Amino acid sequence: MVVRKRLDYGSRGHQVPAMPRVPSSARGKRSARRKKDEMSPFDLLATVAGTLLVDHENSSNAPGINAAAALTYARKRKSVKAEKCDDVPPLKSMAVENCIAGSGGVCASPRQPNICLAENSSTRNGTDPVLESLTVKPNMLVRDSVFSCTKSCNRAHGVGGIPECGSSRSLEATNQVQVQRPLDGDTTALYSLVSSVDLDGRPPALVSSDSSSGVPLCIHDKDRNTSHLCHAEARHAADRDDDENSSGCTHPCTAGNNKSYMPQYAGNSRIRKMFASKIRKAARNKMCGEMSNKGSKLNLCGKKISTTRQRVQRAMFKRQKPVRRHFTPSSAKGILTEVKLRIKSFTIPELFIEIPENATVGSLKRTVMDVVTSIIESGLRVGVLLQGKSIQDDNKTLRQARICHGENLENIDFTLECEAGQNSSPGVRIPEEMDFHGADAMKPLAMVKCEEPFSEAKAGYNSQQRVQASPHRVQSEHGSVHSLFETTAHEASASSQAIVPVASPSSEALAIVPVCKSKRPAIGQRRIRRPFSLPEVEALVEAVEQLGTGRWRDVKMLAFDNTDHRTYVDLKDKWKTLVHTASISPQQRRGEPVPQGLLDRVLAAQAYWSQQQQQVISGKASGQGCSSSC
DNA sequence: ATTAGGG
DNA sequence: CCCTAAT
Repeated sequence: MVVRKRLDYGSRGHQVPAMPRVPSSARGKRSARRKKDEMSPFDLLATVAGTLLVDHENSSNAPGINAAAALTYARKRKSVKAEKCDDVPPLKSMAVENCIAGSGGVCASPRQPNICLAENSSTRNGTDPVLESLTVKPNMLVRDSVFSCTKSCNRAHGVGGIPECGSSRSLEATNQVQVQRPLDGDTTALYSLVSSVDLDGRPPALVSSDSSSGVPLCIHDKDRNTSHLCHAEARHAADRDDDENSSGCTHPCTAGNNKSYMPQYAGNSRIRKMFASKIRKAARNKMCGEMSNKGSKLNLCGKKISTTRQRVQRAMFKRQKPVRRHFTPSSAKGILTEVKLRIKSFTIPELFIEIPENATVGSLKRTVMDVVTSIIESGLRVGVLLQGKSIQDDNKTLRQARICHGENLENIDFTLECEAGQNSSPGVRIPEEMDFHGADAMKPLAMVKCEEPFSEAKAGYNSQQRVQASPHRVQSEHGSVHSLFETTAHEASASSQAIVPVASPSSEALAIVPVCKSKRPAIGQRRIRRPFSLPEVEALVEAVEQLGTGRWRDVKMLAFDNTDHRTYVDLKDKWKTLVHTASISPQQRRGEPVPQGLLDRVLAAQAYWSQQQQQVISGKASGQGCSSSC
């Protein structure tokens, strides 16, 4: 085995590790990631070449657009752009294109359905080229989020559908977005525009550096997927190189790690694990504000390219002189109105979160964040208020609604409400367990349970106990969002209600709510971080002193036998961090300080046992049995 | 199921 | 803590 390992290293031209310390399972410790990296250039080339060939022969629409196709797309971009400038494609085909791209793997944005829908609705309402360009562009990159979209795709200007951004005010600061719309656009179209602006102010990302390519990009910072989408996507994505950071569709719908929003994958656990992993990673990535199409094979270092893209994007916008035209005399249709996007109210359904008392505030916050994010991502309904009055008729033109130049432009407000499982965005919904009773005006009350297996046994260093809030628990197979009940009728009007605080469940509510009380952790849910207490560390050190490193199961049985939440892997990990902690300066240490004496013991034990292991290995290697060490 | 090690 | 390869 050692020989083989050496051969491996030799073939790579690496040095044989000086210390063959690791006993049995240190063999081929190539991580999958590493392997992938090694393979990917060839893989990539092959794929690109193949796709290019195919693409040349079949230049129509290739449904299974993959990264290579995207490259092709990018390479053709110029001509595409020219095409668009010279010849505005029919709205329908644009929409189709977008949708195809959306399902093809380049863009897995769960937003796509919305976009397609919006396009359909706009189709229904007429074929205003301006409208088209506005709705079709899900990928406007509006850095710093506020923009004044001027009319694009204007042949006379040769802008070719590139939205332009003039303003640089921040949405966070002003909560306003100015949108120029043709006066004839109806409110539905307006909605679609509004919905393309991310709540956090970040716009959907852009796929290529040229926004006119029309290839949408993943909206990556939020995984707004649904199981529908995921399933649909899975078919196309099946042969994709499943990079861990791949596009949204491989990130299942839930935001973060809340099991409540896990899709019900009944399949094998490995798949579930993969999804769970991706969810978590997506959640992490999300926090970094990643917006790039990491699903692309071409994107080998997503983050960098992502930022590069943003830079390119910004530069692009910079380059283009903002054109703000409030009035176009040529045709009535082209008259634009500038709508100030001011969110008057933003309501989120009331939530119940059940969480163990010993969970950290941080985890509570994360949970709330996840839930809220999920709900938001499941769809927002935009309401338009004109002088405080809600405009219900989506088919009215802005002019008919008197949202036009010189009229009510200052008096228009928007409201955002969660869609609450309505058919807002196809495929986006809150988990199956959610059974909304209310009519569409009703907000669901989600009961979210943040639970984890909990048995603080004899180790009992901390005295937390499990929260058993509800005496009305009902077993349920699935995750944790279990049910809803009707909320009180919700005021969607001009009440400038902020985010509804997480409330605690009322008893009658609980009576209705079946809550899962499962001992095993929900798939995809990260365990609550529970730092080792000092007594735990002492117990661990003592056990390792006795048993050595490498017998973690025994260590577990010796010292943590009754502590379910500490697995032997945890113990091993803790030991690892202890060793690390002991080897760094006290100033660099974080967390609850471990007495130096204990750390000294850690180092001593570590040194001792690693020496033992070495001896065992060298004994084996020299074929001397255990004579030396016995 | 365990162990080791990377992230 | 998580994930995974190799036992």
